[in-house]
Amino acid sequence: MNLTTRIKFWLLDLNEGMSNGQRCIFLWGMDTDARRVLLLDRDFRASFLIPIKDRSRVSSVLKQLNELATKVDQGMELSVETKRLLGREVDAVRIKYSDASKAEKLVSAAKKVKGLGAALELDVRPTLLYLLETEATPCSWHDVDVTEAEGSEGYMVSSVYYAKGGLRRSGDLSSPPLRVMAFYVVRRATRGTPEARRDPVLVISTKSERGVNSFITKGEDDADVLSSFSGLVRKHDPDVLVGFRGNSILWPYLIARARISEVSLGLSRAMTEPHQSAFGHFSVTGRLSLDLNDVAGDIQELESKTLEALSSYVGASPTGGFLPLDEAPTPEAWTDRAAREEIIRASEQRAEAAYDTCLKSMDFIMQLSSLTKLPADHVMTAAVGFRVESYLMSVAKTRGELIPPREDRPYYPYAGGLVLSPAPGMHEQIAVIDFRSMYPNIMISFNVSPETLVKAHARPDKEVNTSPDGRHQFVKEPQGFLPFALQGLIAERKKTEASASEVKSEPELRVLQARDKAVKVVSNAVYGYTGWPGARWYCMEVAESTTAWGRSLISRATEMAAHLGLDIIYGDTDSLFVSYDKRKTSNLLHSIDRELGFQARVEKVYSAVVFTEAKKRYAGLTVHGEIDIVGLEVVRSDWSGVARRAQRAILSDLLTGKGRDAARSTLDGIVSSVRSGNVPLSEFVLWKTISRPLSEYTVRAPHVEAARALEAKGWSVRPGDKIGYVMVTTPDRAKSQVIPYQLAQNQSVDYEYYIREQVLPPCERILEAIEKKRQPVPHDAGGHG
DNA sequence: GCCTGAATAGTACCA
DNA sequence: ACTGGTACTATTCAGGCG
Repeated sequence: MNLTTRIKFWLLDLNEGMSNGQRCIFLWGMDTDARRVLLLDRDFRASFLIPIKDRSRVSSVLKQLNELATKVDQGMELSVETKRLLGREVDAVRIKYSDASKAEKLVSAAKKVKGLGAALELDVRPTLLYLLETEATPCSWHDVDVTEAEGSEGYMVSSVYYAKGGLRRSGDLSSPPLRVMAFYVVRRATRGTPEARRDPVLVISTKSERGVNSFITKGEDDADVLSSFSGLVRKHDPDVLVGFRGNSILWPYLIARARISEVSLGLSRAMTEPHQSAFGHFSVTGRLSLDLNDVAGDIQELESKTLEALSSYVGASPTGGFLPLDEAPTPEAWTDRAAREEIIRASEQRAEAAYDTCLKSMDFIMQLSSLTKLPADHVMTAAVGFRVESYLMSVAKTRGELIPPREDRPYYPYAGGLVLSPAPGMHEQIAVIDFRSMYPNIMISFNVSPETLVKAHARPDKEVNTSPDGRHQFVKEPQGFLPFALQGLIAERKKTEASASEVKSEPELRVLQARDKAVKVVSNAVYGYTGWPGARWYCMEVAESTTAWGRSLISRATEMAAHLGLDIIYGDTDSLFVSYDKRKTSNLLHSIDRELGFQARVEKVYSAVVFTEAKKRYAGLTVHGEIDIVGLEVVRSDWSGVARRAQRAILSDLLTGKGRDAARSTLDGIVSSVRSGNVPLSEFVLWKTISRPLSEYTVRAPHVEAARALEAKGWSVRPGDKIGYVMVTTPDRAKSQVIPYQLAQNQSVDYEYYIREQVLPPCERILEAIEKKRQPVPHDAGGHG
């Protein structure tokens, strides 16, 4: 007897697969008793849609299509649905097909039928379509009716069920207690970068709730280590398997080694090996495979995208700091017993740090996943544009909108935000005023969307908003798709903020904050998304008009500030730096609200702020005593440590009122310390990213030369790698020379180069700006003659 | 062939 | 692999000079 029961189900991972000869969607997750369960949804059939051009010919078109399509795929099914495509109501044929190989043939068949448009939604992956077309949502709770699925063995779950009648999402944002396992891998490097064909894995360290473990290779053969690791994963059965650079380096390496050693890495819940998915990342069926490198890549403030930096950023680094570790030690280092012990201990530290970091990152990952419907293991790998797009696709589905196809398009440049030239020098008591969520609010207020755009030469019979540059018009009604989606996000934020105010527990609050952050990330990226030629909802006019309204808002706010008698020091896109006068700034905010219909606020107040001639660069001392440094060399990772330290020191002197003489002497002190050799090598290293294969560079840039030198020594340099290099003196002293920092140990640093090209220029720019800004001279100068 | 200024390449930043 | 605006250095190039 097969009884239907209702369960609560939290979705962790999903894939397409075959069960008992039937294609179905595999939904891996948990129930409320924290039992790991697998749901099989046999009711979903992949399909695509074709719009019918002439609504009066629906039945004849359908008849013709039916005839042709049946010949191609006996199992196909046709139906007609009314949808919207970029604002227009259309009838579309839905074609459910029996298997993927038939889809293309059905498209060709449909092409022979007159009156049909181009096929849509074939370019969306079936598992994502499943999520978009049903309420099933990753990292979310659902109610679902199930029956036991008998004869479904071989999966590492407590129960396998058939889902009946689909999943119904419940609003609960919480997550079940997930088991996490972190792993860290040390590989040998005979020379430079490890090569899977030659260099075995030396150590795999793991950390789970059951503690720390290391598997250690003896000799050349890492087969035992690989299979023990695999076995431990199955034994501990984690929901989350987390590493650092797993997608780009570790999984390919482990898989290659497993192949060489002829062992199985069948560590998934279906006993299969990790496999590379369409997004280029590695999936482990039934588990959530995470790469903290993607998490690091998402954090702007992180200058060095390493596990060590990330874990210290989130507050998960070991007490006492990390033991140093060469990720790929040489055979000699590995042979030394003491060195080996330290490598193992350092590797375990990193597994533990990855574990803690993962726990601290999970809330955000899960909220972003449930918001965008991208499975949690895809969502961090996916670029911003794809997160926005996935969210928009899910909104489109709930609104009955067809998903526009991805297209190849030409690129049209357009104007962006307005940046005002700063007043150089030091200013006191400056307020930074900014518009709240400027671009999203512009798009909502002026109904800016691809389908509300009035096409060129069309004569609208409705009221329109005309962009301030006069180039485009948007109808005021009905509400466009993007404004609708953005308003949904803003409503979501309001809801989250409201619940946060009445929340009792710390974990609950963390979840809400993570939700808020996820919503913010997506809503802030919608404007940029519309200007991306790869976007399904690309619309240059939308992007161009949004920035035009932005420029208009900021210039009008500038005029209003001037009218109120405020000094305008600087402004960039959605911010204005004005002299801080409590009453006048408050007036300004009210005028902006009343006259422009937008909200602005005083974001912060600087008791002192320094500008050079340059835009986008300044340093300020907040009224709370913190120093902000924006854009200047101090915050640029491609400047040497000494240069940055020197600039920071003089800025600190100036902002805290020590005066320029003190700043000059600080600078002199640093210059002499360089000459006297009292500065460590690490402060001379210049770091730059290699952005493309070395052969594609057209000029002999220093970091490229350094990268080439590394490559000659056996390192493999790939796009995205940061190269550190040092300028050293050559024997003939005529010119300085570039040396990769790994090879610079016993070289003589070219101190004069660093003083001349690194330390002095950024500091001089600041000092000059301060000194040039003459105080009003009492008598003649500055007068009108 | 050497010097110089302008143009270009390349990177990382701000919003 | 979301956008445009910006600063900055080093290299490369074009042209003057002699």
